Amino acid sequence: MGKRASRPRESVWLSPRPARKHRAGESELDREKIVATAVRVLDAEGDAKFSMRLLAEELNVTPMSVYWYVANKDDLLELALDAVAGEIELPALEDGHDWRADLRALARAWRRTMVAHPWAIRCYGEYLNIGPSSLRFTECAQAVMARSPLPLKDRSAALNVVFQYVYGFTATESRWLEHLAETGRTAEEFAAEVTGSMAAMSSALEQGGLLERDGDASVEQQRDRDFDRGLEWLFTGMVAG
Amino acid sequence: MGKRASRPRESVWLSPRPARKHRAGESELDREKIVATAVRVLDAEGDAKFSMRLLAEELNVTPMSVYWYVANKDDLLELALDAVAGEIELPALEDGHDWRADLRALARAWRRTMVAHPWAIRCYGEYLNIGPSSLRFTECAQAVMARSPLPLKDRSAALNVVFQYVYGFTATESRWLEHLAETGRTAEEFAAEVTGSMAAMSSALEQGGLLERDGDASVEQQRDRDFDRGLEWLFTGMVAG
DNA sequence: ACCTGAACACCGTTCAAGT
DNA sequence: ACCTGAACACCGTTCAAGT
Repeated sequence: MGKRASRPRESVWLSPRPARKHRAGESELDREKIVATAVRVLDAEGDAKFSMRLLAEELNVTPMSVYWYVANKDDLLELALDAVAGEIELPALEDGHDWRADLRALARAWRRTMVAHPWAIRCYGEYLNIGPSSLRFTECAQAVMARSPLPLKDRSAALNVVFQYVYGFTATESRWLEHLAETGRTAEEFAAEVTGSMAAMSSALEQGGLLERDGDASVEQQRDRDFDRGLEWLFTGMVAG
Repeated sequence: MGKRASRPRESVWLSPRPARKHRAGESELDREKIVATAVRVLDAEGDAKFSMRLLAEELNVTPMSVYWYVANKDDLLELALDAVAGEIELPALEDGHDWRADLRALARAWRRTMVAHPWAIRCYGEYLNIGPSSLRFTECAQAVMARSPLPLKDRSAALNVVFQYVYGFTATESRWLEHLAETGRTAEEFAAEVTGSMAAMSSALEQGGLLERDGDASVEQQRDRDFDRGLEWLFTGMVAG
């Protein structure tokens, strides 16, 4: 994530500064353009390489120009995170739909977007996620839960549990994918290497069958199935009590 | 997490370098002491403030001395992570115990250790976690799963789902706690502030009851209950199919 | 109002040199 | 074998100055 302030800070959303704007044509820069470019650079280079200086270069501007529109790097990342949260496709929520189907759709859409922007999952863990697009997502999730059989006071906790799972799953998955992209290995190669070295270090794990995989499906298909299965388990557990 | 290599690297555990050692008395430094001090500094200062230079200072040594024993900062953090993984209390696994009770104990112990070292949860997301202490933990988890009614080929996926949930829960919790510690606020104050500003930005969330909390219990008790509840849901879902 | 340049206080790490 | 010092190539950000 590069270097950032190590002292406590408030979320951009909690102590908002005015997003300075230009009259049209007066200037090249504004906050919107900066955030959009930040997302592009983060996607292309990853958050490890991302820096205010690199961003400024991409904007054809001095590093310090950016600071006129954004207080610091943390604020910028919070804004970038909310920008990608805006990309999450929300389900339609028509009457008659099963709430579980909608919640599953919501979880899948969230995962899809996060996997598409692997840096975003790290931001998600770091910041509060209460920007407008994140709230829009939460509102939708709440609307879904309103159709669940859960008592009102439990819905919030239930929703948290579901998305804690989704977050944990997706964070793990994203790192894995990033690592594959960096090293140019296939998922199968890397999985073989890791399980191989685990087996070498622990014969118990080798014998226990924990390192074996279902050979029929691709790693990707396997992962999709595992993701859905965890969701279903939570859903059935939730309604069971 | 400070600055680290932005190029692909191999885990310390996958391409291990010899941990250089001293004959007794010849020198002050060795890898073990470095890792132990790193954990102490990380605990005290947090991972944002942690640096090779600060660590060296704590060891009364030049920054570059450390590099004789450890290839780079990433390797050191991987070693530090495995060191705290060694602190996790594993359940006894006596015959007759319910596998769910043991798995719950394992999950709670994991959470306890991670909350005690908030920087560790970030490392956990970043690295492979296949050091000796992590493997010891995984072996124990596998032994627990061996007593579950799940078919052998599903145990690995089930275990992953459980710990993806535990990871997501604990990561969220740790950030929250860190933020409280940094700002000196109580959990109640901060919760009120966040939900207040969410309500201000979204009347839908305010009306939907998603922002309300159970007033009876402390935030801490509430969180423990929520953690356990998610676990139980997964367990019942798992056995149900 | 908006942008720049120089500077400050940091990083992780390389490399040649010391003992 | 072990440790140091100087240096390199970076950071985020401040601040005074320009237009």
